[in-house]
Amino acid sequence: MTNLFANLSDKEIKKLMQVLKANTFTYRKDVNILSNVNKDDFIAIIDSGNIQLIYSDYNGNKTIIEDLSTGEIFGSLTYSLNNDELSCITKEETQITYIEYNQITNDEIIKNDFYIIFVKNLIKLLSDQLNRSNQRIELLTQRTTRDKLLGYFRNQVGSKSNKSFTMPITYTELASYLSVDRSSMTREITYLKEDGLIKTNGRKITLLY
Amino acid sequence: MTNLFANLSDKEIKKLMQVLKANTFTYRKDVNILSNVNKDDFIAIIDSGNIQLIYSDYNGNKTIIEDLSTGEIFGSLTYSLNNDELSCITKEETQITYIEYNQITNDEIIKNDFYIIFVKNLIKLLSDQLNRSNQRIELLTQRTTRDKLLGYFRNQVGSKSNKSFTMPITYTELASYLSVDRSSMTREITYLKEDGLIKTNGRKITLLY
DNA sequence: TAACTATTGTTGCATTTGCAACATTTTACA
DNA sequence: TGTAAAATGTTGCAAATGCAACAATAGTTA
Repeated sequence: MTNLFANLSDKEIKKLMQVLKANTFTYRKDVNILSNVNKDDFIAIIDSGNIQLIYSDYNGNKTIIEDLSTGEIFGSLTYSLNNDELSCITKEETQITYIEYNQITNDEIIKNDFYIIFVKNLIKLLSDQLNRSNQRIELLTQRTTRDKLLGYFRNQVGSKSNKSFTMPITYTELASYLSVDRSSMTREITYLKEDGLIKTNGRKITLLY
Repeated sequence: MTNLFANLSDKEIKKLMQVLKANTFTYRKDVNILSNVNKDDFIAIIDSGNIQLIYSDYNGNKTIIEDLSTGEIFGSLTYSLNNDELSCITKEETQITYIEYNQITNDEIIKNDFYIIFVKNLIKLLSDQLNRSNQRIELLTQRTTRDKLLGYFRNQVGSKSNKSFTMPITYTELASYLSVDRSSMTREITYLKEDGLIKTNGRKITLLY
């Protein structure tokens, strides 16, 4: 896992947090944290716990945009939050550290020689998020539910030789991630099995081709 | 437009390019440039011209992932290029500068006081790309062609009071961007007009609600 | 452990959409 | 400027999908 504080000592992290004027808050489960946050440019780092960014469209349909856990970041750097349709819900007790965007290049911080490590970590995190978003776009642009599913399965299997993996999310969440109707998706999975393309055992899936 | 070299003088840019060991190439129109590039971690900056990142899926369907022009960046930082299904086509004569990812934090560069500006520009560019990708995901997760179109139209109108805008791309490209069949999209636009939700004049569109 | 909640599975049906196959108009460029 | 290429518009039809309304499990928590 990439982490904003990777390759930094505890001492350096402490110094960094101080210079960045970072604030840390702890939230209970099932809290909408964005309602409490001013929506200026900020970076939020998940110190521990798990949150979901949820988009509610004009029709009230909800889509999970991102499921984020320890070490990952969100905020205006990653998502335009200036729209009321976005909420951010804690899925368990979660600790979050906020940094104002402008602070990441303040006069004091750049005097520290470990600053370069911090910058590199931040760039890597943004890059990882971007790669994830783009990978999801690849799936969402598939024309059929079948192709979305197979694309997702192939991504999960990657270059593994056994062509087998266990889904890290529920089928319900997968339907949301691929933006298809859950029952239609289940139907399509049945067809995939009938056609001998996959084999499933609960959330364990094996590609047969 | 954000630019990797914004707020830097020509002299500083020159120095930066040198320290970053940047390489510049010029390509003719309609060239697949990724075929020439080693696929290690790099950042490509479009100095001038216009390129499209095109994804070809298992079935041979092509999707325009990104349409990039002067000042914008691409590369492994923004997109996993280690897959053969992605091509990068110049849409006109295009000049591109390549920087190896590891060079952006090399020992020499960090001695320059303008380095911080460069870093901030890079972070801003990545952030902008990420916001664009996430905005597209919002549209792609809409269930119907109608909702995708209205979402796109609303994004374009933004907070403008006259609720009117001229499409920056063709209808054909819009269909690709929203990942819907072009003819079905045209049909839906007709319905939108019949229902009195929009008015069109060529690529000029006005929201009527 | 009982009770509740979330997840998964199934199916009929109406609607939306992709696809194919055109005609027409606009744009690019030799 | 003439011609080829690209973009736009239209329509019938088959297929895919969303939606609704369930039943059956699995998982969670008081």
